[in-house]
Amino acid sequence: MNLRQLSEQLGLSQTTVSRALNGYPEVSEATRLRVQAAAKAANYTPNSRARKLATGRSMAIGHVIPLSGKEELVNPIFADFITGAGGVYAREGYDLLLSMVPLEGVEDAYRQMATNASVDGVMVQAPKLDDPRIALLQDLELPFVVHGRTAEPAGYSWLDVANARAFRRATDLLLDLGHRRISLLNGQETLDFALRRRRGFEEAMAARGVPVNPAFMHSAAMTEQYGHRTASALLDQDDAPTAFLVSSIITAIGVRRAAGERGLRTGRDISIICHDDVLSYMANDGINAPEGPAFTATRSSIRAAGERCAEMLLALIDNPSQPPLQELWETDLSLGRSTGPAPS
Amino acid sequence: MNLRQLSEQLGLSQTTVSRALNGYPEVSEATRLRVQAAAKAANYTPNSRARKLATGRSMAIGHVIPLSGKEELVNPIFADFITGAGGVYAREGYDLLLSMVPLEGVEDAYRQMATNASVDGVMVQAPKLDDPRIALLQDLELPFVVHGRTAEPAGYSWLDVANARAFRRATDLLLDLGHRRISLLNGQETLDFALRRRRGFEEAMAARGVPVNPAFMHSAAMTEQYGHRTASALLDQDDAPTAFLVSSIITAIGVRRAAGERGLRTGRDISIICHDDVLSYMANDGINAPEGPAFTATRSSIRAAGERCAEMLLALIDNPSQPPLQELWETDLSLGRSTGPAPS
DNA sequence: TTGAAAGCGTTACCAA
DNA sequence: TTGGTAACGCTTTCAA
Repeated sequence: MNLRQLSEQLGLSQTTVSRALNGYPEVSEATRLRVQAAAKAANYTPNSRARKLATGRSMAIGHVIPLSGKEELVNPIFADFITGAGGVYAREGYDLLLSMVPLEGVEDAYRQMATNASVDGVMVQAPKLDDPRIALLQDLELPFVVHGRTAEPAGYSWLDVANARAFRRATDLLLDLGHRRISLLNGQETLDFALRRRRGFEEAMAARGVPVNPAFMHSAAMTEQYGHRTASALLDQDDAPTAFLVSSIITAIGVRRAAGERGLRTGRDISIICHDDVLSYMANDGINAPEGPAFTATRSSIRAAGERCAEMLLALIDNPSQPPLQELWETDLSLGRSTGPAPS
Repeated sequence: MNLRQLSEQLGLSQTTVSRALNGYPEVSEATRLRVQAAAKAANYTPNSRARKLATGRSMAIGHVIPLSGKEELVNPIFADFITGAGGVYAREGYDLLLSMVPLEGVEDAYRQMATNASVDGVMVQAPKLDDPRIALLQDLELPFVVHGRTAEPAGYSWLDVANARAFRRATDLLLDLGHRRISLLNGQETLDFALRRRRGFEEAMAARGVPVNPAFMHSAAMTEQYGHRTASALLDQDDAPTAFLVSSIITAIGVRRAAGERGLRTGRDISIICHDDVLSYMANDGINAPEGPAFTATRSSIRAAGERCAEMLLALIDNPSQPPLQELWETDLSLGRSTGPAPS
């Protein structure tokens, strides 16, 4: 059953039927009801391909996931974010087009999405300090929203959490608890959010006049191995850190393992504050069951960010001329068993 | 630049240009080359929407990910599988349509994909013993391939690993190492693969005449918490298990934690064999750095399965009348530090 | 080997 | 408020 058949059956023109079904105002209420009833009875659904051709819109949003070998979709942030965004797309009648490509193919993927107009907009995740994707998408005139931001976050739409502030507060808390030898296990500092976190840490330390030991600051892809190796080395030296500020729960699990191997109990002998609990389902609601530290990026907050970013993107698509949308989200700080006063 | 403009510029008909570009045989080689050169020079790309309307194909594959609250895309198996499949789709000119819906909305998602023909086929992951999706998709006449299989794996296309055999071999190995008190921490046994694994375990035990302690067999969603809680309880009792056979590395991490809390060293006091190392990047190449047990479902094998499933699906779409494709993959067994002889 | 023209099923413009 | 009709840009059938 297509539009022509339905309109013939009703004795109306295709135009009128189309208008009735699409909520155009200029159709009388009586015919609208009649048309809607007939459509329902006939189980009519408009052909999406024809509609896309006619409107020139593809009713799809593109997500391009770079496969760096380490991060990719397995990155639970990506997954939770997409979950949130996907729900909004579905509700608004948009499809989610997922493109997983090697790191070096990302730009081509966007280019292709633009040239064959297979999407109406794209989402950008995990931006670097100066991310080439931004300029490319502006150049391609493809509407986009960034989860996170770059060093120069002007002229485009983004949503980010206040990373610097979050790490400042976490550092303050550790200092309040008497810790002085604090180690920062950060993510790759080519990523914008990692640098902001580091700045927050350094600012808080400086504000109290506590010197930062450069050997205590590390930056790498946030694997468990990284946490285990780095913490192992640090804990084996004299004047080892009494606290760790860790950027990802995966890495924190490695830290916890290193501590356990040395007979150190978290929350007593060493303290851990972890930025996210996005793997809570995996790591037992934090890094120390059952009340681990959950700080900043809970799973539900990541999902909420995905939802909001999707809404922003759809709004942008509906009205491309509007100014960029930018939102900065504050975070909560909640602590569990892994964090305690500095041992004397 | 569209087809009409290109054809006018060339002084040819749209028909000929279309044929030349799409590799139809009835066009002379001379004109084909001329057309291709002109298309390239003009940077012409066919409008995908128009092509889809004309051909009636959507050139897209659907993946529906149920959000059960626990598993979802975060499930690294899903992510790695999609990565592999996505690469094949891209190479063959297909889009990947991702639909993440609550568990109860899965069937509607498929129905919708079928009625508005937004995809040419769908992929099915993690089937239950008797999975309703199979009958539904057959009913909707939507081509599909299943990663895994059901209890009655006939009449549809699937690709699976030999789960029973894998667990039989792992159990044999533990028995050879002198273990008698072996615990199986399985996934949810409503999932087909979990039941096959259990059968493999039980068969191996029975073949040696070693009684299975029912209290040593557990089945649940494969979280870290599950591994930690269950192993904690088991290790605290008399005649605790000396070995654990675990269905997922996430759960194995919990087991390792429980062991560590009791001063037990894996590979010496207790042994762990884990089914997959899909989180290897996260758990340090296995559950005990650096040479953990990697057994069966390596990340790359999951990705390869995704690739093969995608190829099967595209073949099915090209030729819907062909008989179902079915592949059973054998697995390797490799061990690391977590596995050792039974303590005397 | 090439071309004209009829779809594909909508939406949207312009008249009535 | 309704209808006729021209897009939308391609593929495909039928003729030449």
